[in-house]
Amino acid sequence: MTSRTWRCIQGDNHDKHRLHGHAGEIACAAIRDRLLPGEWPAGTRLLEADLTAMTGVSRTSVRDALRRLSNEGFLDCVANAGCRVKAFTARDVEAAFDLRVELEGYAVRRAASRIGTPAIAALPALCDRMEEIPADRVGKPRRCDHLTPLNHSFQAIIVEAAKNPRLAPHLADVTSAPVVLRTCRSCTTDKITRSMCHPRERIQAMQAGNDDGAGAVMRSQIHAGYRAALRDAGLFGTVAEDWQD
Amino acid sequence: MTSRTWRCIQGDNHDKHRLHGHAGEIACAAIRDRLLPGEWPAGTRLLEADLTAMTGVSRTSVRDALRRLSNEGFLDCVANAGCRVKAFTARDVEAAFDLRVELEGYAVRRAASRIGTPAIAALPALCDRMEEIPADRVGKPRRCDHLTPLNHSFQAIIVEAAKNPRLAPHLADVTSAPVVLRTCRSCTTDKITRSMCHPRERIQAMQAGNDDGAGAVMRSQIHAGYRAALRDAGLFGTVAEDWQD
DNA sequence: TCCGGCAAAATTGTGTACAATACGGCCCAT
DNA sequence: ATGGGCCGTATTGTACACAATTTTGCCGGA
Repeated sequence: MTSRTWRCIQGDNHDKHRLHGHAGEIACAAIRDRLLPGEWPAGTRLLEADLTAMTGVSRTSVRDALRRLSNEGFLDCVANAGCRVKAFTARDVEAAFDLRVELEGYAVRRAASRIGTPAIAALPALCDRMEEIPADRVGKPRRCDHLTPLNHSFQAIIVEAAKNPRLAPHLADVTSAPVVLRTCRSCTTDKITRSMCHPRERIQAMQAGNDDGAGAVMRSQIHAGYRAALRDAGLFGTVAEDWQD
Repeated sequence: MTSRTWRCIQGDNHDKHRLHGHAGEIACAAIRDRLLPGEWPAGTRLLEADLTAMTGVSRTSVRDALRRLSNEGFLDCVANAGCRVKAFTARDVEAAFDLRVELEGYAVRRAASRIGTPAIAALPALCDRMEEIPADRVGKPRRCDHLTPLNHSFQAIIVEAAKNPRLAPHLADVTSAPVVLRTCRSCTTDKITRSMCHPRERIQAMQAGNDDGAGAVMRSQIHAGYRAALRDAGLFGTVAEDWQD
């Protein structure tokens, strides 16, 4: 998992919109690239000195990076006690998916009555390109690499159409790599992405202009994708509905 | 607006669960105490040197504080260009309220079928204490000071009962001071809090055990509170429903 | 053996000096 | 007069040294 891939999944990089410059970014990316594939088990304490040696930048920048990664949800940091790799329980992942259902449902519901003609026209083209991607083959990662950005564009159009400027950060948090990737490491994001797709139905629901209908479609899709992802990851014998208590 | 008040609104302080120690906190609190009452107009650039002089701590800690305040939503920071006081548009506030409706509705809906007997027993007591608070008087802030923590406890019980560990941060973001306080500065939080309250109905809805019912009650309450808050703040001639396009 | 305190080591927090970058004014050429 | 490039200043970014804190290991006494 490279830094490039991360940015592809996480969305457009707003690198320049954050405090601090180059070195902090480098350290951040370097540490993240080790975090994502799970090179450090959950709970591992990260020493600033080690990270300094590893990244080559000064401890100041390393600390900067640690704080960012903490905000991104990768780390648990406590004052005077350093940072540890965050441990995600099955419950955390489920909670994130559950919130995602709410937020994406909300997004589609709002988008359905607000999306403009040019935006809705762009969606079928994206579907075409998604469906053009060849079926399963031995080199699986290639398919994920192709599908993910398209699906991301699809999502971005819907979120944009929802016309709620605060929505995107919340969605990013709940679809973030710490939750999704670290849990489903083995299965890559391929299956999740694929099962989340089914974009034609969403378009139809939005074109119908029925808010609740569009939301319902989205909800059922996300739930289905959620169940598939958990099943593929081998996390649970049973699935989504069973965690409700 | 003191730092104490902020913490009371923002919830229990998780000071110790963040990176860095004392000085950063001091600077953070000092700057926040000037941000909240609006001493710096939106768009004002904050020079690290000035803040160092103001707070008495070193620039390192000031930078630490700036990053936190940026994460809390008070500032817009760009690399090599410093931090500016974030400007909130009416649309931002509306968007936050709209998301809040979703999230609190979700919270109550989930809490309705999961809340335990001890938790639900604590709610009427909180209502009693809220209603015991004397009616309007000249010293308005006193009433707000008394009501806010109670209402916060009420909310906390519901969020806790929702049993979604990722919910709280999202709610905190969307009810955060930058959005709510800075906009409704003149009216204090009193009116918002009061109009958000009506806790008895929520309890009844939850006791009935009907998920959708409880959610509906919450939604209508929040919408009512939203409209009242905007009206009181004098932000709009018209209200909530009108921003839907 | 076990517990508490003490001291040394390891680690994080803070302050300061220096480097890199961005901003603004000035001069000069056209 | 105006536009572009240059240089000085202001401001942020980085590194490092020192201080404070926590952790660890040890020792002595009960």
